[in-house]
Amino acid sequence: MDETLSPEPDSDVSKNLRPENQPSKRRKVAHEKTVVTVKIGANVGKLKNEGPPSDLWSWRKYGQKPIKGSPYPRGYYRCSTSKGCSAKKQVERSKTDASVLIITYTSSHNHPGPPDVNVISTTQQEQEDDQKQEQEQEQEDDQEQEQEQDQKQDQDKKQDQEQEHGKLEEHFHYIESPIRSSQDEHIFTAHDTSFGFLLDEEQEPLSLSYSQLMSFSTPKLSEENNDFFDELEELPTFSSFPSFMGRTNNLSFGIERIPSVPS
DNA sequence: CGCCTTTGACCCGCGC
DNA sequence: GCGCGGGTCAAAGGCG
Repeated sequence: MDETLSPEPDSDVSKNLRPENQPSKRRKVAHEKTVVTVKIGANVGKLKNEGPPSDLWSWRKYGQKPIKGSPYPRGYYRCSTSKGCSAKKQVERSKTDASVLIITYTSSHNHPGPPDVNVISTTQQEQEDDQKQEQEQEQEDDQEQEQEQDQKQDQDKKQDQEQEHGKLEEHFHYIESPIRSSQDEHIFTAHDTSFGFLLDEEQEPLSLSYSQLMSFSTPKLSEENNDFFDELEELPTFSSFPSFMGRTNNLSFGIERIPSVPS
């Protein structure tokens, strides 16, 4: 699996469109795919705008298409933080649960880390090292995660989960809405099997700090989020969301990272 | 001025 | 071979 970015035969590629550069990296992308399920404020009633957990990276929307079987369209975003970055993500709403956002990350960033990630800056080194010998320190990661949590008032709960998923937490953080008291609302369904696998493939230390990202949403993101929902679905109610986007204080959604290998 | 969003068209892979 | 669905590009417009 390596970086099979251009597995295409190239014949059809050079036929017409696609002037020169890698034309077809579109279909059959055999990269690692990370699916993040974001549960949006179920507790806040039915607010529909919680921000899609965009990392601190800047994402540029390059397309949107209606998906068969889903009343909501799917948005295609590309990382604009770095020019050569091939990181992409798809954001769509769950057809069954309008409160669930499904974000699929494809490829990884070619650049260091998001600009705002002050947290990462410190841990980044460790993380980098980590990926080399990951599987070794899971507890450390755990701790870091907690720190990142702006609203770690729920630590108790989180810890519990962490312990359960321990290893998984290594690279994937499941954030559960602290406010949400519905045990049934748990969103994360981790599959360690895939994780282990994915972990090995995953070379982006940043992915590690997903929770941080969530906590540190950039101003831009907020807009994106807002807009995103607005257009993604024309849900009636859309009053005004607190200010979770601006601050991230009210993060009230859970995210589930499900790395899936194309295999 | 630069960046991002929006929208339509185009292309590709897959299934029938 | 055709059609469907999905993914990407490019141009135009808008906003900060």
